[in-house]
Amino acid sequence: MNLKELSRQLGLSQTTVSRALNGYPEVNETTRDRVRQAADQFGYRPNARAKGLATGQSMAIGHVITNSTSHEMVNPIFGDFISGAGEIYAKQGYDMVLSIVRDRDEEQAYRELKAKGAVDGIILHGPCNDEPRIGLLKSIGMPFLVHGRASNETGDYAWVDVNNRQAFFRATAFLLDLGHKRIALVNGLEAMDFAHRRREGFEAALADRGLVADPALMRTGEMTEVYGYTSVNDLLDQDAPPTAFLVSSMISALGVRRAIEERGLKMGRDISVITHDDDLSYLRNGGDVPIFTATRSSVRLAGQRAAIRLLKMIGRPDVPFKHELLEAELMVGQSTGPAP
Amino acid sequence: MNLKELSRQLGLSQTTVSRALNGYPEVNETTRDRVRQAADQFGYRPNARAKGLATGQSMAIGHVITNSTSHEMVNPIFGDFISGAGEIYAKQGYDMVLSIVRDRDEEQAYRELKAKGAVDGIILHGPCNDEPRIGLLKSIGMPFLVHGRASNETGDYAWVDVNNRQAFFRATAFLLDLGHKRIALVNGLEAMDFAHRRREGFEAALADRGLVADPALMRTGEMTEVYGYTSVNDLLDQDAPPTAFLVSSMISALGVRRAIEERGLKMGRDISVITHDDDLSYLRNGGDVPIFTATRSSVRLAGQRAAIRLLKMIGRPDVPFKHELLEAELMVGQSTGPAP
DNA sequence: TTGAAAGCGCTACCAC
DNA sequence: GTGGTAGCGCTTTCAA
Repeated sequence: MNLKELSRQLGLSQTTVSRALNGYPEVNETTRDRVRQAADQFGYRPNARAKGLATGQSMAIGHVITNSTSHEMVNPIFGDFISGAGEIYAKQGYDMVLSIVRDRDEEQAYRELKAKGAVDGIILHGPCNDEPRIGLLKSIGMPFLVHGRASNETGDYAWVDVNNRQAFFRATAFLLDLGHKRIALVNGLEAMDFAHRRREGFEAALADRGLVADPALMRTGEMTEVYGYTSVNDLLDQDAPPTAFLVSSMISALGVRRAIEERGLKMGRDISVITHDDDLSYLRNGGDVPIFTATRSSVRLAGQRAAIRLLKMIGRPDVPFKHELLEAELMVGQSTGPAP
Repeated sequence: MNLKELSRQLGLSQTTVSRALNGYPEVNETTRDRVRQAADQFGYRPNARAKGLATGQSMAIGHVITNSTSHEMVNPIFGDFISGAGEIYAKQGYDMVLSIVRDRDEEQAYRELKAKGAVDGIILHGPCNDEPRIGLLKSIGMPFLVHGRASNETGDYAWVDVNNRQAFFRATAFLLDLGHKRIALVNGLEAMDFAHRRREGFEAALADRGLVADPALMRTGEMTEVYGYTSVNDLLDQDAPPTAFLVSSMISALGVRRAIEERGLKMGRDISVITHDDDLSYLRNGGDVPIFTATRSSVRLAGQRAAIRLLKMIGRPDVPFKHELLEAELMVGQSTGPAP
């Protein structure tokens, strides 16, 4: 069923039917009701491509996530973020188009998305400290919002992030309070902004007590299960092994715990482990407030906020936003000059 | 830059330029080269909406994933599957549109995708034993492929799955070989087909040795971290607690391990744990062949296969497919009658 | 308050 | 081998 047919059924012009359905004020309310009812009955939906062609909008938002050649797995955190964003898009009648591209094809992917007119805006995932994509998106005139921040970017851009620095500061402080002296950091790739911030939080907490981070206790790498496993084994084989671990991702944490178990060490007695995106920290704290971590739930919330902001940027009406728990962990900002 | 401009620059008609770019044979090769070069130079990309409107194709595949109201997190396995599929789409010039819908809105979502003409085909995720969506998609004439299977579906449909039953059969058999008598199954929701199959594999391995599964040792639920945590605590508080756990998801496994750790039990001595989608099983087995599990890597492979098959179904040319490890874990099929 | 018609950017048919 | 043009389904002037 298309507009032509529908309007013929109704004995009206396409113009009137279109106007009725799109809420234009000049349509007689009686007519509008008739049209709406018929549209409902026939299950009429405007063809997205035709509508897009006529309006110049695609009613879609792109999410581009990179997939390095060395490590093809997708960080589960993207799933949570995207789930939050998707909910908002659905409510607003937007589609989400997901591009999964090799890092070397990334610039090309953005240009194509723009030239093809496939999306009205983009969410940029996984920013590095130096983030060339920000300049690129600006130069091609594609509205965008960054999931995370780019520390070395001096220009102006919108972002939504979880508070990585504070989370790692608090987690480290907690371990220090427990009496740990040798704390290991099993971090993500520190060229990535989030990992960089986590490290800063870690170091700041140590500095607060007059301590200096020991490079021998810090690992950085793609956050796979295998990486967690081998990191722990390396770290524990050292002369002065750590007594606690701060782990950047629940996937690595699987490997971390496995390695610890295999050595017959007992958590909480021989060794402490805190994982960044770990929903159990709620459970142990009465179920409402996060202790140290930016959990999966707060990432989902970040996705919602990001979607709302981007839709606003491209001129969509306000979406009512329900404030939930965890908001405190979330940061929303507009950066001019180096990211805060 | 659009076709009109480009053709004017070249002093050719839109027709010729279009034909040159789309590989039609009747174009002079010299002309074609000129056109290609100019298109390259100006960064010309045909507008996707206009092209779609003219051809009736959207050059996009939809992935619909449901998001139950109780449990908003996205299973990381979707990310891996989607990453594999996305790679294929990109190569073939297809976009992926991702719909995240509440279960009760699902039928509506499919109808809309069809009516709007947003996608040329759909990947159906997370099928239940009784899967009404299969009938729905057939009735609205939307090409689709199922990621998984629907045991109670008697009609004909294409699917790609990992071998859940065999994986759980082998894992159970292994635990029995180790001498375990009381093995717990921490499974997903058994209305879901994958969980149903996993349970069947579990029970079949027991039956093979003349044993019967003890209902008191089986748990079923949404695979969250908290679920794993509470399940283990419940199970271990019983009079005759299990000595081994078979866990359906690495997310639940995080909770499972945490609970075990907290009780001061030692893995491998007091208790054994096998997790379904656990990439470390490679590491321990020389890095090439999966022991028991359908790992994240094989799920990624499944995504590739699914994309290829669906594209074929909607009449796209063959994609060269590189056979990799793990293929043995993968099942590809066309079901007529109850799923095998 | 309604309708006719142009036009969004492309493909594909038909003529040359 | 190349070009003119109708038409995909919608929105949006402009006219009535």
